[in-house]
Amino acid sequence: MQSASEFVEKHRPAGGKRSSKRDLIVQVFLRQEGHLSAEELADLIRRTDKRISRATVYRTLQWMVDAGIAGKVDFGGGKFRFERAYRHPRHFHFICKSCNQSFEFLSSDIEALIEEVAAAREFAPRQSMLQVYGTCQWCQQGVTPPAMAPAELLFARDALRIAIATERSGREFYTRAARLTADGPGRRIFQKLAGEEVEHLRKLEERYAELVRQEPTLEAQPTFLFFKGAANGLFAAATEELGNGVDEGKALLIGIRCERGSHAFFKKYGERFEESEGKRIFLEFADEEREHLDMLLREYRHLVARQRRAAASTRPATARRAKTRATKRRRSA
Amino acid sequence: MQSASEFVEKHRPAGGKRSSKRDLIVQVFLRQEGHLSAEELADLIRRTDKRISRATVYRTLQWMVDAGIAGKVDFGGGKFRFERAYRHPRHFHFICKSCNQSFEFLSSDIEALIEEVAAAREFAPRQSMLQVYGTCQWCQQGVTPPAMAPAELLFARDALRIAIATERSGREFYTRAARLTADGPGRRIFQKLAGEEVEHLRKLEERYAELVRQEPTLEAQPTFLFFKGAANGLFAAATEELGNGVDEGKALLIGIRCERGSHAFFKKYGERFEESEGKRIFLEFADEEREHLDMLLREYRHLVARQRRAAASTRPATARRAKTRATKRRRSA
DNA sequence: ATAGATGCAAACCCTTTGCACATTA
DNA sequence: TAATGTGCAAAGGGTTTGCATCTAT
Repeated sequence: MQSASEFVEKHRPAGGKRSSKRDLIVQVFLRQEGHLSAEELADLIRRTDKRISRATVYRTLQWMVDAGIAGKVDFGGGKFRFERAYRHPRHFHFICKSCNQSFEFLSSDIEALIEEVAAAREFAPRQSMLQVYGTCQWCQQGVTPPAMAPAELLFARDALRIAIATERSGREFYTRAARLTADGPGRRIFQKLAGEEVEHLRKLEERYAELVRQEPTLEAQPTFLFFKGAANGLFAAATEELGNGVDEGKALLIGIRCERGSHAFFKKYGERFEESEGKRIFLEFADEEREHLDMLLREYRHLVARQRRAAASTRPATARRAKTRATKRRRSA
Repeated sequence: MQSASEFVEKHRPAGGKRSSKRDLIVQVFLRQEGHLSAEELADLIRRTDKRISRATVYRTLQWMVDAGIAGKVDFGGGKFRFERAYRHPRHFHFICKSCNQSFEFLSSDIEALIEEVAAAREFAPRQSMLQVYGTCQWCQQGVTPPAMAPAELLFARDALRIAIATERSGREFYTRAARLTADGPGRRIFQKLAGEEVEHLRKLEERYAELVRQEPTLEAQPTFLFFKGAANGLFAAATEELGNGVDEGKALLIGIRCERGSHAFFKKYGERFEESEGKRIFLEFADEEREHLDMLLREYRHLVARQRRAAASTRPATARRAKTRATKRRRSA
């Protein structure tokens, strides 16, 4: 986990000079969670140092945007607000025309669609802005909006929730597969994987609890990360597919399909997100799914080899001898 | 098809006075296809009447936006441009940072996702703005972008393309169903529907050709309306499902499912679009699918009734008599 | 007659810039 | 010392507004 100053150092462009005033502005800016207008930031700065001019604040903001430390958000009406990029996943905005507050969300589904459309139109996208104007739930009810947790935490929370849901349905799948298949190496793999899922689940839930401990209001806050295509549906469908009885090979193949899909899913989106706890959760989870996938693949290859041997031993003698010779040749190659 | 002035009259707010200057500004504005800045519009106006002040242009633009005659698009950097709402479906923008041109598209999938997310966050959306910044294909290739056809025509073109694709796969389905089912009332319905699809298809293709005649560059222009969930996939899958032989009842049920899905699809999105040729295409198509659906449902009910009678005629005499009495009672009610 | 529309110019708002001065490498 | 950053005030640009004057109902 990198600190704010490490983050700034990583982004500081080469060839510039340091200045205490710019440092102060950057530092104050990065302490803020939400969206700041230039004016608001200037006010904050003046509390510490009254001699910093508006122009410097604007220039520093521009500098931060160029360096990738800050994002400039167009709030319409020619008004801009700035938000830190540090520990702040990219996102879209709901903007309430009644209270003028903005609420952040991210939909990977929408992002994916934007990329598809851009590809179809041969447009090279660099940045997308989605603003939904309307009325927030609090203005609809006539109450004042509560304080929002930082988007970074909400993002991590939602990444964990997705991972946990996937893990849960994976556990169901393997438990069921172990129950339904005949005793043998396949069943032992399912039992092992079911056990691993239980263990991973424990770890993820602990991590989730830790996050909530850090920010107790987190659980009640609205969803930040929307993800219809989240991979947990895969295992749920697969569990159905097991039915009331299934042979080892079929169950292995179903598991392979799920783990492959799940791995691809978490890898793809994990890589897309910018550096954050949420990204890490996705990528670590992708790795786990990869390991499961490898285990299943290995087991499936063993199974096929066993079946081939079994088939060979029941064939007529001549065929069996030919087969054995062919196998030997292949092995020596 | 309503004219520009009918459109204005429909939107003109009550209680205002007419003025020749405002009328002129509105008229000139509605003649334009693309996005105009206030300044550009003022220039256009001054060619006709040099005595119209900038303020009036701004005030009239504001008036048009309030009345729903014009849309105000935030092009970033505090710059606004205006686009007519008349014959201009809502849309999102690609904005090329190199040539500063904008390119319009619409993705109903993205719109649907936005609605879903808004509902989940209990946000009442009124308007969404999606801008994708980057580089257009022409700037990437170092050539100047060609002239774009009006979005309205592109929208109609794409709506027709979707309808035609659906019609085509519907035709495949019914042709196949007619071939695979035994001779009888069911087969005759399939033949009839296949014939109707052929006829509708001809009409749609003629309408498409007419559109292209009106604007010959239309065919080569990029996609405007993106629609992953377009209903044509339904019939394609259904045709597969027919396999190499299927009984009448099953085929009817599959057809019912498809027509129901297709009807719901075109109805849902057609209702969502604003007044336009594209909207009309969707809604008319929805109606056709509805009629097909009704035909299939009717036929299915007859089939069930026939089967019930057939089953009854093989039952023991007492049961048959009871059944017949029940049927008579129902009929006399 | 009177509410509403217009022209003009000034005001507005947020942002950028020119220039002299101050800091940093 | 040469390059870069800062303060001040002024300019910028797109937009809105106050007010006297018109004009349609």
